[in-house]
Formats: sequence, structure tokens, C-alpha cells
Amino acid sequence: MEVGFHPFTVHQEDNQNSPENSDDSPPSPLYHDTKATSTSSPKRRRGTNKRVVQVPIKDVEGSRLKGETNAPPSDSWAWRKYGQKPIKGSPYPRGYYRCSSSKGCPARKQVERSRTDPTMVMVTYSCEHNHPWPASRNNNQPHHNAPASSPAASTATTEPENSNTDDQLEEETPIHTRQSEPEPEPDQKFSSLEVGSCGSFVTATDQYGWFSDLDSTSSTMLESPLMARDIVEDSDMAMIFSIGEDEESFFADLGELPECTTVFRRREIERMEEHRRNLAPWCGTTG
DNA sequence: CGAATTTGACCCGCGC
DNA sequence: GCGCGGGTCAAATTCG
Repeated sequence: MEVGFHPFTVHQEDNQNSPENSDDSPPSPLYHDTKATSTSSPKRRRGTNKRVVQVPIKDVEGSRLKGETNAPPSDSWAWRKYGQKPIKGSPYPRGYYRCSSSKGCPARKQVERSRTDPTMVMVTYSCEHNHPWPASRNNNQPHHNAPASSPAASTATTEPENSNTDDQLEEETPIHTRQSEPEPEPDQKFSSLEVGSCGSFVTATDQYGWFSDLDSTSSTMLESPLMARDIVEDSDMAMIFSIGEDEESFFADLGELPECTTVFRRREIERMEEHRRNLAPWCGTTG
């Protein structure tokens, strides 16, 4: 393989049919699982939408400068560990983190090492932050991040295909760019659908200004559990952010993947499903 | 002293 | 209905 593994693999999980380590155990080539189809029924307590980010542990360690087994990626938020549990089938425990930046912040994330790839750390994000970025953190935001948070770019979440920072991303992530480009339709939907996964998140676009950059191109993928799976199982290239040197800083950003968008997807998923049945254009490589 | 981490117990959802 | 597994809470401990 060219790289052996992807620096960052973002998966969209429905939380029901996707095991923690879906990366290595594709249930079936088809996404329409018996349970997957019934996305309208909230099974788990909460956190209906989850985002799984796969990161090389080396990267994580590099950020933390520690050799922790489940070293939580140092994203721009402050996380407090509130639990840890051994996961069935996985030799590594899963750490549960909660956003400590704000008391009432529902944002949570689970950190565990991939059993198949001990060198990879799987970070599952749930819920959104209901507060803006910590000022201190914001100041520490690396280079390409700062501009990304500018409202100008974020407000146009669906428009900017080549934002200032996006420039570098495009070079690094041409994959999803192409995938999403041929299908602007879903993108428009997102813009009109503003839903909070936990029902309590502030202007995601503002906080996730950085996202607006990738979002413009990769959002389609990032927010498409259906697609994600399809691709992952098909091409094993779900959301591959082929970042080279910026991966560290980029990872920090990944920490705040906007859940809202995920929700959009869910709303549209139903329509999407039948939509993709008929067209399946941006559903990956079909186009 | 305060904040964060650790660890065990409890609760909930799902499958059998 | 029972058991299993996962997720969260809360008390205790540790570190800054």
C-alpha cells in the first residue's frame, strides 16, 4: 500500500450497527443493515450520532508527548476523563472523556486503541459543544486553523470550496473533494438543515470554522454514514485525510468535527437512501 | 485546596 | 425474562 494506513480516518457511525472497530470488521458489503435502516429508532441512551476518527497513535503521542495507552488527542478542547472500560473483543480499554471546558457541555468522546492496528487510536466523538472555543485554546490554534475560524468562511459553509486554508487541504485531500463535488445537492440540504445532535450546540459553523473549509468539499463524506460505510467497505478509504506534516494540527481540528452536520445527514438519510438507490452519484465512485 | 484521574457500581439497551 | 455488554455516575485517590 502507499501509506500502509490512513493518517486520519473519519467514520460516521449510526451507533447501532457499527461496532467500535468497524474498521476491521465490515458487517456486510451493503450498508442497508436490518438495523441500519431503522435509524429513526434511538437505541442507545444518547449520542445517536457518532464520529469515529482514526488517528495514528504516534501522532497522538506526539501531541501529548506521552506514552499513554489511550492518550486523548490534544484537540482544542479540554477533556476530562470520566470513565474507562475494557471492551469486549479488544485488548485495549476504552476511555470516556467529557468536555471540561464548559460544565454543561454535552460533548463527549471515546478513545480507544484499534485492536487491529495498535498503532492507531480510534476516537469517537459524540454530541456537540454547546459553547464556543476556549479562548486560551483558540490562541493556541495552529497556523491554518486560526483563519478557518473566521465567520466569513464558516457562514458560507456550503459555498467556500477554496477557502484560504482550504487551499492546502485540497492538495492533501483530493479524494473526497472529488467525491462530493459531483453531488452538490446534499450540500444544499445541509445548509438549510441546522440541527443539533444533542439539541444544545451553538453556532457550529462559527466554532467549526475550520470545518467549513473541509466541509465545503468533504462534508458530504464526513456527514454521510451511508457513504462512509460504503466507501470504507468498498475502497477502505472512508475519510482519508492524507495530511502530511499538518496532520498534527489538523488532528487538533478533527477533535471538533461538527456533529450538527451529521445530524443533517440523518435527516436526509432517509431521503438519501432512496435517492442513492436511484442515483447513488456521490455515493462513492459511482459517478 | 482544587482539579483531574482512577475505579467500582449502577443503569440501560439488546440479543438470546 | 435473563444475561451480556456498553455507557455514565459518583466516591476515592492522586497530582499540581
